[in-house]
Amino acid sequence: MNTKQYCYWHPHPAVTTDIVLFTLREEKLQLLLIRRRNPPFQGGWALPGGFVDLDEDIADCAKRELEEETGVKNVYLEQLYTFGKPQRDPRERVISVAYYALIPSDRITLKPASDATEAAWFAFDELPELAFDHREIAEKAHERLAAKLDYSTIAFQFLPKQFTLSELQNVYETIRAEALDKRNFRKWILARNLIEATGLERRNGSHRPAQLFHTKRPGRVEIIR
Amino acid sequence: MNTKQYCYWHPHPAVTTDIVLFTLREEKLQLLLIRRRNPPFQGGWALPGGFVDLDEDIADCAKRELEEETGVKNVYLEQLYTFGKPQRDPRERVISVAYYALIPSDRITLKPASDATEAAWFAFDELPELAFDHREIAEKAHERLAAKLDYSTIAFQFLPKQFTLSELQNVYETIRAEALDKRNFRKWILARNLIEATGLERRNGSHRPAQLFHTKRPGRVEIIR
DNA sequence: GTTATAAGTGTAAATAGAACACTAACAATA
DNA sequence: TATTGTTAGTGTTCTATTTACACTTATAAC
Repeated sequence: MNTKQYCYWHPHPAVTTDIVLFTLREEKLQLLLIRRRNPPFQGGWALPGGFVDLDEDIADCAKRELEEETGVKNVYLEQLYTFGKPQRDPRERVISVAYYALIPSDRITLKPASDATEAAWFAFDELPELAFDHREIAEKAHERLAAKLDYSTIAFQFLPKQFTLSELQNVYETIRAEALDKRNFRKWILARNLIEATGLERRNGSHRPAQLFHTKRPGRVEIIR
Repeated sequence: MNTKQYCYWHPHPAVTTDIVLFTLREEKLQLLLIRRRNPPFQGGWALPGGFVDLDEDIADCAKRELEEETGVKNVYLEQLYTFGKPQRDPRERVISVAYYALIPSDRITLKPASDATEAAWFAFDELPELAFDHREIAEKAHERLAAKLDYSTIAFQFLPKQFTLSELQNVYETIRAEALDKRNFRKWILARNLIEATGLERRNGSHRPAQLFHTKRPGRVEIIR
């Protein structure tokens, strides 16, 4: 097939999704980048993503690209913003619907993707140079994430089904980059009535074991306040 | 020009913007609809909007379409969400980047647009049937708007440069569809340090005249709290 | 001057948020 | 088995914010 196949009366931009996949590793907020195998920015780091198929919902495209390029599936995914400056891609006009996704720290095993793309985690505050306007996208995702911590139950998306209060507090502290008072944090989160003790505890070292909690409505991200 | 001019190696969706233009009229939250002159949904009501030009920023497209179809310009405009279900337009795959816009009640004179499109204001809670998924878009815009009242200075975008505290309170009450206590509202807004009295007052009927206020940073929408 | 109408004003009680330091339980090891 | 190091766990006081609540003031119309 050697001719340009898809023709329209009016010019059409290309539409892609780009995904900012966050996790918490090594006490840091990290995000996943893939190494570009083709120009432009060949060899550089970029957000995972790709072109939207004609019969494919945009969110499905984001899920598919994420799985194809990183092996990651079943994560919390939310539309972030649509980036469409005319020159953001040097090849042609490309409008990108950006999503952000969160994955619990116990599921970050990257099965190298089917097409053997190189993928790696980077600390959010030590990102390398990124292709296209991907830094802007990553920053906007971080902003949204930090804001949503306050008024939604999004923090649980970073944790396994069962977690300790210290781990939960750590999610808030890491993303907001500030220390919180332990007693006040516990009072606050327990008053929200979102989590309950499982009765189990975790022995983790040479110190007092921690109670394990779980969310009352697992999997849901809800607006609180 | 009779042949399909724009050809690509891969299929491209069409990209449009749709704009939810809100105002307050007659004590109600209203939005602007235009009557469609072409199929599909010919003769039906729809949000203003149209196709993104290849060299045009998406927000610029929203501004242009709004002005072309309604004569309205220089309004507060914010990207809302991107809608792209594969079947949302029966003609071809169309991905729409939705915006919402706010216009003060003293500027809602609709100069009938250049292309003589019929446009009209409708109360948000008495909308007619809308074309495509435009009802979903309108509802999402209303949600965002109501949420932003709480934590931003967006309410001022509905008011003229000078306004009374009762008018400002009315913005909050109308959009949130609930009554607020007058004393508490005034305490709250004045404590935010966003507005100041101009020293002028408005005589408006057979009752005590109201002080006129203005915002300290006109034109800006800021996050407060 | 009486009336109708919207503007304007304060206080007390309840709730939420911030500051702050010690005890409890365990594992390792001396 | 006593000691040490480490993280988990817990209350109270003070301050700020939010809520509930009713009367007086200034004007225009009559």
